[in-house]
Amino acid sequence: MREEKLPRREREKLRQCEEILAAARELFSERGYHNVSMHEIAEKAEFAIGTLYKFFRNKEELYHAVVLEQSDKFHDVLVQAIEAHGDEIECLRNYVRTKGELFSANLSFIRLYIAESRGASYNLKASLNDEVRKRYYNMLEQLALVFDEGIRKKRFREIASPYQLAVALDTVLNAFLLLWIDAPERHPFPEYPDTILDIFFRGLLVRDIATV
Amino acid sequence: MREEKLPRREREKLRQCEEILAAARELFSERGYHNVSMHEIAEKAEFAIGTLYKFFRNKEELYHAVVLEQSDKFHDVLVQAIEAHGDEIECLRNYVRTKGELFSANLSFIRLYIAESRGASYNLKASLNDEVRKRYYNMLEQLALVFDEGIRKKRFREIASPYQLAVALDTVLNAFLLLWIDAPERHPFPEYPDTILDIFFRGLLVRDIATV
Amino acid sequence: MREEKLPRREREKLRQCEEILAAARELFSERGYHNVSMHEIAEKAEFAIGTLYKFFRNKEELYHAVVLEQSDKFHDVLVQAIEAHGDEIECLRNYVRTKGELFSANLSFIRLYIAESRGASYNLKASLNDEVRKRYYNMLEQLALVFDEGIRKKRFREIASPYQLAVALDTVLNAFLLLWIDAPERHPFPEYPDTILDIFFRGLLVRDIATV
Amino acid sequence: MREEKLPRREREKLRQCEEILAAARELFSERGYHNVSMHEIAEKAEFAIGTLYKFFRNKEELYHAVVLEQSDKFHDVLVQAIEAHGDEIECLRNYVRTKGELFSANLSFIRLYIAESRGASYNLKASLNDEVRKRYYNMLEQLALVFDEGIRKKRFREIASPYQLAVALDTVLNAFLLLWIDAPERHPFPEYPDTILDIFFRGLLVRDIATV
DNA sequence: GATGAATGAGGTTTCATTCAT
DNA sequence: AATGAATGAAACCTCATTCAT
Repeated sequence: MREEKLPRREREKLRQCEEILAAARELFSERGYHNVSMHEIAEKAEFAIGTLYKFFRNKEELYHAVVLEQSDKFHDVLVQAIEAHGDEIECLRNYVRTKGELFSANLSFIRLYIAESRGASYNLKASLNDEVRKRYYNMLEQLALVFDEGIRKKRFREIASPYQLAVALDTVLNAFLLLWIDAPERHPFPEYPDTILDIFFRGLLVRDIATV
Repeated sequence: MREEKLPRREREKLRQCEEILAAARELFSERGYHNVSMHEIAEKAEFAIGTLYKFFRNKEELYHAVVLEQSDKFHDVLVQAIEAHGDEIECLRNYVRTKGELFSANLSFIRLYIAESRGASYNLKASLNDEVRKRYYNMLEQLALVFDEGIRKKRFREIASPYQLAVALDTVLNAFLLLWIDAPERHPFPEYPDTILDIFFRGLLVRDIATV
Repeated sequence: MREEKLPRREREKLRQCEEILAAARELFSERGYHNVSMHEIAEKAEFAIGTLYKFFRNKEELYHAVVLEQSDKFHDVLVQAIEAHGDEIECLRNYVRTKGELFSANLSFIRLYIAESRGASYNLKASLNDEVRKRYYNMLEQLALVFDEGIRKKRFREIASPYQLAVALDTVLNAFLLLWIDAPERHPFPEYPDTILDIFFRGLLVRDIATV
Repeated sequence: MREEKLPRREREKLRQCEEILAAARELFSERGYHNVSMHEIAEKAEFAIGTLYKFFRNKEELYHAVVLEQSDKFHDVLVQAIEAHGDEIECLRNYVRTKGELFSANLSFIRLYIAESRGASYNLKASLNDEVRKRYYNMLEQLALVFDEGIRKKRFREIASPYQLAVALDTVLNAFLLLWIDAPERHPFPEYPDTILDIFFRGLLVRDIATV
């Protein structure tokens, strides 16, 4: 819709940029920043190396763009999922389900995503790294608002600060999703969302879990 | 004691190897695998580059040895902490406390540790990576045994499988420790262990938390 | 006048060519052949890169055209200055004054000019380089004619061959002008022309300098 | 003598460094800074590229070292020639002769030398360039001292400031030497020194040239 | 046994030039 | 005719690894 209004050249450029990002995303996801060369990315994207440098000043910026683009996408979807419902439990349930879907739809990227968003990477200089993690922290704060609201409404016990609860939920979810990626047969996915919620809700809820 | 029984030459070699590992550990911890050169490690360890290659076939093996050595140390301590007491809650409490101490005593290394043990790294080839993660999985299984025992004794509700509970506990602990490292003033450490236990125990315990 | 007789298209082309040359001249003068890219020239000239290649087969030819155009201009003016008067001393005086004016009106270009005309450059292949230097040599020969005439008229002593005298005069002039460019406050320009003439005439003139 | 006292390793290093400099000097002299690649220099010096970078941080530093080494050599010899004699005319005669010998013994380098010392080059960043030119200016000042002394002793007329006279003498000498390099048959060398001195002395000397 | 100088493959990046639009 | 996106050769430089001493 919106894209059709752009001049043809602009659309073409956008498409190319996305193809480069896609090729880079796949390779970086598979092998990490340092084990992928610009030459390989160019080859996979079916462009000349020089073309990559028309779009991205250098390798680090390309990597940054890959991670940021995907982080933005993730966080937009997740924040929307968190905000979607008025009911706090429903929000959390929604968050867990959405993140599960997101991950299963972006399988190859999530190792990179977790590494970069949690800071367990040495690939970007501090300033770019911060930019990536800001998204993540922002999302966590949205999640914390849900816990906050639930606590104020006395639906959740104040086991910990809302932010701590958000970190805890998200991190357990990540761990379970990683388990699943590494050994899908031993750690099947579909049952996890509820498992995670159970772990939290049993302790969180003021009323008995049965009422949920 | 044991070392004194070794011939002098052997002891000397062991000491050298440890110095190299120490230098490599510091540098890898600070800057990651790819941003450290063998030259720098040799310089820091005050050995010739060639000497490094006497002990380690190549850079990857040195890195592997660094990570494995530290993983072994961590897991030995943690497994001991888990096994130390008969009481399940005490075991978990002990585990949390011990891991906290371990991390605060090895601050610089833990980013690397988490990245490698959780698989969010692209530095080692699969076979070596597996070796590192085996330690971690083994430790998780020890932790799972505690949950298993607790469930069988009906002290814990069977919210999830013992292994899942172990992963959840460990991962939340890691997350909180990372928060603390990144912003110690905003996320002070000492209160966390109990926060984490609360999150779990409130939901886990069959009897009320007050009785713990 | 002459240009108006050309068809509009031709005049347009000529104007474009001159704009490209002007942009190239400025950039080459500032930074030298190898530190300027065709892209920059195109940008400064406000033309597409492709347009540059319509007028000049490649970068070297553009550079050559820049240097040749300016050399031609310089040498036309200088040769005219040399020829202008019948009196030999007046010719030389005129030459010195004109070259001084020429340089101060083309400040940025003269480093390039001196480098190329004296052969202290590695930017052009031999054949093109020769073309540039031919202008310079030709001008020197015009200058030599003045000395020759002066010697034949017994106004100048035959200290050296006319050509040598021409080279000497020109080269000292260049050196003084360069001094002036590098440090105008320490080596002010206006007094130089006469200084240079003094150096030469005191030795050259058969009669005493006082009579000049 | 002094070198034999150095440890063998040091001597070896020095020799290698000199071989690299020699190869670089030849190539840079022939083709200039930008038309020579590190690969070519390595090949000519019969070292691996990496070895070049053990001695010189980057290409610019290697070039700088080439130019500076040679400039130092030139200026040491020239300054010594200038200082050698008490008699001013003998000093100048000596300077001209020595520079002639220097140039004919370093034929290939002198285009580079003139370009760099006179500032008609765009190859070095300002700070390095200054270092090279400082040598040249220092030498000119030594030469100026001779003119100064001669003027004070009333042997030379005060045609111009001592520094200007130094610049003039040196620059004419350079020009004649360049003529000779480009066309040795048309501009044979040996007669030049005296020609140049004649040009100067006829004007400079208070007494008649015949007495010199 | 220890050393570290030497190696050179392979990385990132630039930029003169082409050619489809 | 003018454009400028695309190209890719070739430049500089790093660093894991070897091997003569």
